Amino acid sequence: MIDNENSECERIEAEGGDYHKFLTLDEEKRGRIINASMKEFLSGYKKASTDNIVREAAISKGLLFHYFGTKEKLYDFMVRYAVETMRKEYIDLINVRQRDIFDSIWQTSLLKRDLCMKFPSVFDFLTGAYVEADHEINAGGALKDLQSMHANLVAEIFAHADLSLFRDGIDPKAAIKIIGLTFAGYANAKIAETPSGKTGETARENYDIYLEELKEILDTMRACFYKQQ
Amino acid sequence: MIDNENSECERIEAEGGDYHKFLTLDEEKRGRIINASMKEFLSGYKKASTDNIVREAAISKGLLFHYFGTKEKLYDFMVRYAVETMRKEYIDLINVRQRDIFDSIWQTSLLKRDLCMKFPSVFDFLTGAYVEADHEINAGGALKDLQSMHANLVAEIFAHADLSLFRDGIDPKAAIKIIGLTFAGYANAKIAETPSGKTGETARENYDIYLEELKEILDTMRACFYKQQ
DNA sequence: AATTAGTTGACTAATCAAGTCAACAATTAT
DNA sequence: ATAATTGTTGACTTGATTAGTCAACTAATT
Repeated sequence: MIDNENSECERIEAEGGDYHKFLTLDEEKRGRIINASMKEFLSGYKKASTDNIVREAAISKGLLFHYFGTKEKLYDFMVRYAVETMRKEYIDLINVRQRDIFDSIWQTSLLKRDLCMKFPSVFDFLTGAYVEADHEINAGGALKDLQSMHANLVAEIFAHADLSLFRDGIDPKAAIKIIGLTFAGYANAKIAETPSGKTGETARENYDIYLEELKEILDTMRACFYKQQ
Repeated sequence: MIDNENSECERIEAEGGDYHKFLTLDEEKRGRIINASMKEFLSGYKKASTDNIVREAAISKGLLFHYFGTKEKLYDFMVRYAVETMRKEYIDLINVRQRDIFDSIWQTSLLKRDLCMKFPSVFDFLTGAYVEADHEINAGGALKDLQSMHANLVAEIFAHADLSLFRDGIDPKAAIKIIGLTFAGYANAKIAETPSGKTGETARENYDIYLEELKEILDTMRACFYKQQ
C-alpha cells in the first residue's frame, strides 16, 4: 500500500509539479476532488470553473489552490492521474492471453465497471482530453502513452484470439470489427447513462443490471458468430 | 418552396416567439447562424456564449439580438428548429414498411448523412438538449414530441421486420437489440468524429467513406444473423 | 502553551456575460 | 437624385464570473 502510493507519486510528479500534499490526503477527500475536477473538465479546460469544482467537491477555494497552485497544474495533474489510473487499474489487469474474444470483452467490462465506480468520469474525461486543442498542456506525453498502450492492448487481444472458433461462412476480421463496435458502443452508452454523481450502492446495482444485459448480448453474439458444436 | 417555408414558420413560431426576420433570411447566412448556435449549445445552455456564436457565424453581435431578442429565445428557436428539421428531413422520410431491417438501417444512415451535411450538430445538439436540466425552456414540448415520434418509428420498423429471415438458432429480439446497438453506436461515433466545421466537399467524401464501411458491416451482419439460402 | 499544518471564504483585479444603441451601409420608394 | 426604410455593425454598459490571494481560523503536534 505504501509502496504503491510512492510509485504513483513518482510517476505523476516526474516533471515539475509537486502534488505531494494532495496525494497524501485521505482517500475519501482526494476522490471527491478528483471526481469533481474530472466532471468539470469534461467539456474542456477553458470552460471548466474552479468555483464549480470546489462546490462539487465540498472544499474551500483556498484549499484547491493550496494543493495545486494553478488551474493549469490541476488539469495537468488530472490528465496524469487519469492515465496512470487507467494503466494500473485497467490496462495492466487485462489478461490478453485468451482465445475467446468474448471472454476478453467480458473481462474488460468488469474492470471498466470497477474503475467507473471509483472515478465515474475517467473515460469521458480522457476522451475529452484527446480532442481538446484549445490549450497546450501535454502532461508529459501521458495521453500519447495511453493511446499507444491501448492500441497495443487491442492488438494483443486480437493476436491471441482463436479465429477458428468463427463460423466458416464469415470473415473473422469483419466480425471482430462488429463485435468491437457493439461493445464499445454499448459500454460507453450505458456507462455514460448512469448519473455520474452517484458512487454508492445504487450505482453499483445499476452497473450490474447493465452487465447482465451485456452478458445476454455476449451469449447471443457467440451463438451468431461462432460455429456450433 | 414558399409554402414549405410558411408552414415551417407556423410550426416554429406557434407560441410567442417571432422568428420571422430570421426565417426569411437567405439560406447561407441562416445556416451559418444555426450551425454556430447548435455547436455552441452542445455543452449546455448556460456554458454557451453568444460572443462565440457570432464569431463562428461571422455576424455582428447586434444582428443576433436583432433576430432573436434574447439568448433564451435563441435557444428556444434552435430546439424547435432542430426538432422540426429532424421530423421533416429524417423521420418523415423513412419508409418503415421494409421487411429487411438492414435495409431500414441503411436507409436511415443515408438520411442521417444528408442531414448532417446541412446541420452537422443537430443530433448532438438534440441529445444534449434532452439531458439538460439546468434551464427550463421546453420549446412548446417539441422535444417530447420528437421523442415519441422516434419511439414510434423504431416500433414500426420492428413491427414490419420479417423475423423469419433470422437463423433458426438465435432469438430475433436479442439479435435486433445487437443490431440496433451496433449501428446506433457506429453512426454516432463516426459522424461525431468528422470535424463539424466542414460542410463542403471533403466532409461529403468523409461521410461516404464511412458509409462504405457501414455497408460492409451491414453485409457481414446479414451473413451472421440471417439464414443462408 | 507554543508551534505547526490544514482549512476557510471574503476579497481583488481582470475578464467575460448578455444585451444596447448610435451610427453606418444597402435597398427601396418617391 | 433624394428621401425613407431596412439591414448591419461593433464599441459600449452593467453585472456576473474568473483565477488566484491572504489574513484569520481550527485542529493536531510538539
